[in-house]
Parts: sequence; structure tokens; C-alpha cells
Amino acid sequence: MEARKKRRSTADRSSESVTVDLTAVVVAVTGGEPRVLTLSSAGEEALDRLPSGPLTPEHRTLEQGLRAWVETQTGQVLGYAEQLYTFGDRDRRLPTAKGSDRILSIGYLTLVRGPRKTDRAPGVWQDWYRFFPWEDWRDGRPACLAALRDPLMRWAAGANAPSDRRAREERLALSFGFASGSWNEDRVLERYELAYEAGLVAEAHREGGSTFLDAPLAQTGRAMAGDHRRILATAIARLRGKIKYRPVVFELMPPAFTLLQLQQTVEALAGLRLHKPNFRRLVEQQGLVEETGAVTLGTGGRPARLVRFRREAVLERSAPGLRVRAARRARRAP
Amino acid sequence: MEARKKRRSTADRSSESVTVDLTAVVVAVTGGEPRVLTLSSAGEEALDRLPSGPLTPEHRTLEQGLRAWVETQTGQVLGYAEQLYTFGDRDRRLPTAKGSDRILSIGYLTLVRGPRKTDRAPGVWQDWYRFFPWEDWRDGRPACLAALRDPLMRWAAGANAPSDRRAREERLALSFGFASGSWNEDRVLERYELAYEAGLVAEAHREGGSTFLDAPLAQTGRAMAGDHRRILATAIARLRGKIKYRPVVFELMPPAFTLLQLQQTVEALAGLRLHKPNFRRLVEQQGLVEETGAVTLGTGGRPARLVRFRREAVLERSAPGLRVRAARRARRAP
DNA sequence: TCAAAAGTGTTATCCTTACACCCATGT
DNA sequence: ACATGGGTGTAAGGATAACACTTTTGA
Repeated sequence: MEARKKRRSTADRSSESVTVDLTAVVVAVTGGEPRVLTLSSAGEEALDRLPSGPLTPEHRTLEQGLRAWVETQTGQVLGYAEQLYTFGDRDRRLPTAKGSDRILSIGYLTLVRGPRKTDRAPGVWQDWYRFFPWEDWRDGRPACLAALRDPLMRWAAGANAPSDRRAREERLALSFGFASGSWNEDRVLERYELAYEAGLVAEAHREGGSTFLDAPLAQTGRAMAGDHRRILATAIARLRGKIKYRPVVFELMPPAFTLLQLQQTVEALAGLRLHKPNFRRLVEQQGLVEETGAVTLGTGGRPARLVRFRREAVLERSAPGLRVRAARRARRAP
Repeated sequence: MEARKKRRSTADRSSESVTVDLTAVVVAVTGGEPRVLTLSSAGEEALDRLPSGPLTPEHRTLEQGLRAWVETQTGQVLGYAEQLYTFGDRDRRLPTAKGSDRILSIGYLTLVRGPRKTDRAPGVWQDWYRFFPWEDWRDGRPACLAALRDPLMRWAAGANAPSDRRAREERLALSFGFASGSWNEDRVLERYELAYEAGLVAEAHREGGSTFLDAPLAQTGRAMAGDHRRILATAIARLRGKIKYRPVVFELMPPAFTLLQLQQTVEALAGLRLHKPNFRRLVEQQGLVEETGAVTLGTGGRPARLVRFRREAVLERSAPGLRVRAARRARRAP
């Protein structure tokens, strides 16, 4: 343990020079699919990145800096924004980093209402399940999960100490529900971290450390630059958890929408199919929406009422959200 | 809006030199009261501070740096630790800060099992309700709340724009339950921030900005250095929320304990009285504890079984926690 | 007429809450 | 005996999940 210091001083030169990166996970739902805004650098090998940039003296607040960088890089103006987590391990270093400065990365979850599909900006909206194929259970258990199971199990069994082995098996059982067979859609980050530790994802093979598998698995989705995929996993986990007790879904909806559109948005985020009649009752009985009086035609069937978010709901209920659980027998895919 | 930059580079000299402070909220429950570890500097005027220190190159991870600082400053070894939030607004600057460097503060919630009561270290364990007297509802509605209500209402009514006024009133209604009369113990941070904005707490008067009230209210508890009280509020809010779906309380319990001790710990954290028979059933039916076989004597009544935390519970339940709600008719204070 | 989507009704089940009550020990 | 804390039974009420079924449009 280092020697006890008298009293810290902010001018203390033992403190490190640090670069702070602000990184945004910008989420929208369009066409019933969850999208995340990425920057795809030109070139074959280039990896997808999240919009991000360093904190500079012009930025009065962290969130302001984030908004500025996203607008500069993609033209997208942000709506709702929420800080996720600060990543700062010393070995976490982008390949381009010079010198011995530490890079601290502050991740944000931000939501925008359906953007133009044909955004002419350098940003590209991508289905977030391209990065996490095992997270989409809307059409039943995803096929790629079968491919993950075996290497994960072997990774757990290959631990040196027996206590380690038990700990790994426990984490697997909890995160993927391998033992109990029950899938918890919120555990996105835990699942990604296990896949990383077991060497299944490409990111784990970049730093040159030793990994359990020699090469990443093909079925583990697209990689991203740096630890952006970890930040994306954090964002999805937070959003999936939050829709249950806070009315954040409505940040993604147009001013007026049908109950089916709302349901499909929740389904897109949670990666689950829901039971239609019960979903509608849940929404209405919570007082989360009110009639606009209008109806839509051309939805393919009977015209649907258009509703809007009812802001007063947050005053009336202590946890105004959509406590979703998967329908036992899933509605057919559209 | 600033001119579009070509592509950020980590070596970009527009990025700011930043000092990163690691700040710990160290929580324990002893004698049925929630305690937080503070450093009380000598002198009359000195404010309580949380253990904290700058991130330095020796620290491999943020959490490691935090643990080192807490041990150095207080001798306390940390158990459970969880990152809370990163505070980084530019106007947030300790009075001692030199130069134009920004200070970024990363707050952590950490839990330790009952420490020695007579800690000879420079750290002092203090009841956290000294800093938030309105948060303790264990003996019914706290008296100080009556004193807060009026100035808060006048602050809301004094907003310039009518939309601002409505927004403020809505926040008050939600956070303090003034309208609905329903108290939600989790909204600790929202309540502190409202008290700050309305100029009720001493911290709001430090930077010399204009405040609604000319002087802080006496009934708003002890102030802390910097924005440490805000960080403490964040920690309490997180902990109160988390005990409901994660078995974190057990990080605060000795290896064996009685159900009443567990209940009193939860009550101390949540600031509420609970219904005894239902609490016990909740704990046992969730499978959160198992018998040790031993019993305690000298509890003042019939000897109680000693139980221990049952780790397997986290595998069996998707949200293994203590979803507490206030008892309608409170048990008498001990 | 049929497919597709919008809706309504109803029931079984579980969980929570509150109330009433008995048990075992120390003073 | 009684105060104090330990502990059980149970019934009312609400929320949930599943089922079956009707309605209204467009092709």
C-alpha cells in the first residue's frame, strides 16, 4: 500500500492527465426495429463506431458536450439523454492513443423520435441486433444461441480452481438461463461480458492477450471499435430495464400512434413478443395514453384509434412503465 | 454551432486537461442506524467530506483507485462497490481548485459489514439522516418536512414562465408527494436537487449565484464539502432502489443474523417501518435465508433463530430482493 | 369470403396486505 | 404478570396471464 499522503490537493501533480471521451448510444425505433446510430468509416476493414468525441473546454456540461459531438458528427439532434457509465481501466486504450494518457469514456443513452430513414449524414442507422444476434427472441429462441452454448460451457469447465468453475457456471446459468431455461431480457451486459471473457467475440482477440478460444465465433454478431459494443450492451440493458418503471418508450414514439405501434416498439426493444390483449389493458389501465380522436386507416385491418402519451400518468403512478413479460405462446411474426 | 471537424483524434489538443476525483460513499448499518463514513477536518467551520482522491497512474482501474484512497484516508477496507455517476459540470469546482482545469468526480456506492464502533482512524461514521433529516420516516412523517413545504411551494409559484411554474409544481408533487400524499422513498436525489434549486440548502449559497431564498433553511440538515451531499443523495437513492431487486442488504449483515436485525437494517436504509409478519414471510418464501441452527438469547424476548444469506437464491429468482412498502400502521419505535 | 388487425369478456391463479392470534423468554 | 420480541394462520383484494370470442376494414 502506498504511503499515506497528508491531504490531497487538486493541483497535486501525482494526478494523471486524462482524456475524457463522450460516447453516445443514439437509439430510435423505425419500422418496428430497434436502430442505433453508427459511424461506418470508409474502407473494408473499418469497424462501426458510436458517435463520440473528447470533452473540451467549450463544453459547459458533459451532456452538452455529448450533444455537440453527435450533431457535429451525424447531424442528429438529440432528445432524451441519460448517463450510463464511465469506463476507465488503464488497459482500455484505443489503438490510436498516443503517449501514456489514460482514456476515460463516459457513455450515454439517448433517444430520438423516428429519424428520416434516408439520412444523408455520415451516420448510419443499424438494427442493433446485428451486434447482438442472441438478444432477439421475437421469433422464438434465436438460432445462434445454440452455437454459443457449447463453447461457453467448456470455458466454464476449463477454469483452474473449482471455485472459479462454480462461479463461472453460476454466471452462465444466471445470464443465459441455461439451467433454469428462463431468459431475462435485461441481462444484456452480463451476457456480452461472458462472451467476451470466453473469447467468443472479436473484441476479445484484439489486444493480444490470451483467450480461451483461439478465434472468435462467427455467430456472435458484428464487432465495433474500441469498447463501443460494451457501451451499446450497457445501453440496451438500461433501456430494457427502464421501460418497466418509467415511460421512456414514449420518447421514441411519434406524437400520435396506435397501440400496436407502441407494442411493436416495446417488443423491438425488449426482444420479446407480448400478449396483445393484455398489453393493451396494461397501457390503458395505467392511464399512460389518451385518445386523440383520430383513427388510422390502411393498417391492413380494422382502423385503429390514434392515442398520445398522457403526461399526467407520471404523477398518478409510482412506477409508470410497461412491465413486460414474454407471452407464453408468441404472436406470429408480421 | 461549431464548425464540423474532420475526425476526432485522441491526441487532439483541443481536449482539456482534466483531474479525475474518485469519491466514495461508504455505508454501514450499526445499531439499526444507517452510517456513512466521513472525514471531518479539524476546525470549527470545516465541513464533512466523503473520502476521495485523484485518479493517478498507479491505479489500474477506477475501482482500484477508489479502494486505495479510502484505505489510505480512513483505514477502512471496502467490500461491495458500485459506480454511481460521473459529475463534471464546468462550474462545479472546489474552492481550492487552481488553474482552469476541470474536475470530474466519479462517485461510488460501497458497502461494508458493521465496522468497529470505535474506529481510531480519522474517519467518522455518521448517521446519514443528519444530512437528510426529511428522509427518515421510521417514526412517522418527519417534522422538518413541514418547514420545507412552504418555501418550496413559493419557489415553484415564483417561476417566471407559467410553463416553468407547472413544471416545478409537477416535480414537487412527484418528489415530495405533496399533492398525492404518497411518499416514494427512492426519490432522494430529486428531493435534494429541488431543495438545492430552491436555495434551501447551504450548498446552494456557496458559489455566490443568485438563489430564491436569501439564506439556507435551518431544518435542511448538515452541509458537506463540494457536491458531496449530492453524491450521498445519489448513493442513498441507488441503495434504496436496489435492495428491492438485488440482495445487496446482505453485504451489510454479519454472517449470521436474526430476521429482526435484517428487517431493522432494511428499515434503516429505506427510512420506513415495515410490517413484521409479512416481512418475514417475504424473506423466507423468496428463499433468501437459511437456518444456521443456532439461536440468540438476550434479545429481550423469545430467543430468535439465527439465519444466514442463501447464495443460491440469486439463481432461482429473477429479482431476488426485498420489495418493501411502508406498513400502513407503523410498528412502535424500539 | 377471407385475412388481418382492433378490440372485449372472463376466469384461474398468484401475490400482497392486513388482521388476529399464539409462543417463549427475562424481570 | 407482563413486556418484549418471535412466529403462524388466514382471508380479502388486486394484479396477471391465459383463453375464447366479436368487430371492422381491405383485397
